[in-house]
Amino acid sequence: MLSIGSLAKRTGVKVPTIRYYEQMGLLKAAERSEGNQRRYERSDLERLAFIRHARDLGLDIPAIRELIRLSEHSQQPCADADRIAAEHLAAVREKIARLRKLEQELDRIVSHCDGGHSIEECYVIRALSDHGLCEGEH
Amino acid sequence: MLSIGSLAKRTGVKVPTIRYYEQMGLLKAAERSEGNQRRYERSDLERLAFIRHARDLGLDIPAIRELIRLSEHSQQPCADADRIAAEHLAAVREKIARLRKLEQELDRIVSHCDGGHSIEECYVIRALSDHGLCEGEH
DNA sequence: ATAATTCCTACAGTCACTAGAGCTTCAAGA
DNA sequence: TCTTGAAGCTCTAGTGACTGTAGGAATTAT
Repeated sequence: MLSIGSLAKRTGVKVPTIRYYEQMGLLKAAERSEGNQRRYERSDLERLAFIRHARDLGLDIPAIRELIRLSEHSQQPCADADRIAAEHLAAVREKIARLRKLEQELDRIVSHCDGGHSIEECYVIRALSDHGLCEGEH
Repeated sequence: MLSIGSLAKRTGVKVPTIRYYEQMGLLKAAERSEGNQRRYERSDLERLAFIRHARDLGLDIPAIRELIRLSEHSQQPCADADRIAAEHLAAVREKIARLRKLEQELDRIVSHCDGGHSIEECYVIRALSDHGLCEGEH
């Protein structure tokens, strides 16, 4: 049986975050010691590792909740789990695409300006003031 | 003189967002009509366009506040404005790099699984349960 | 004149935590 | 056994950049 602190150390998830996951229904309410402190077992450690891994991949809490639900029905088809992951992948790709446009635009603005002149002539400021100086839309 | 609604329409910034920018000190407190409604002039429209453009490029509010401050000292050198933009560009690039790693990992997980089998065998679920199945670190 | 629209302030909610206050329990050394 | 310090508990508020709502006042259109 692990205390919340040891569970935190072993998984790299901070103590308040573990309590938060319990509150959000990702971890089932832990058993308690006589003095009302949480006590965890191996299965909790595995589930927390699952959650952390999913969060590291950027999945949000409702998605993780759903994945946990699915993982408990081992005989069901896995199409739903697939769909969640695929949708998230698509969202990540969209974010990348948007950021790449930003990167281009910022790069263009920054490299027009070498910091050696006055604000009045500064391309950074001028580009922000005047959308017409932009190349793409954003 | 524009009402807050017309200013919103012309700039594409929502009415509550305009009030929020005023609260955050990006827009100076607007003049008021007899009945206490905000009235804007051309210069406010330009500043709001500046703010919106900067937000579209992903700059946060403190950065925008600083840029506005700088833009009001037209004789100062523009090194600070440059630095803000360059730092932001670097942050954007970092975000892209992180997302690309995620994309790779998610792609690998998703393409291992065609949705045609049971949860028990599902690569999505298994990959989340077992970090050992990952290629890179994240 | 009246009805429809827009405006006002102030406050709650979003997401995934994080930090703090004020108190209790636990583990280890003397 | 006692003490002390670390770790635990609950509850609340704060983060960033808005968005939404409630309840009421002002403005605009018919």
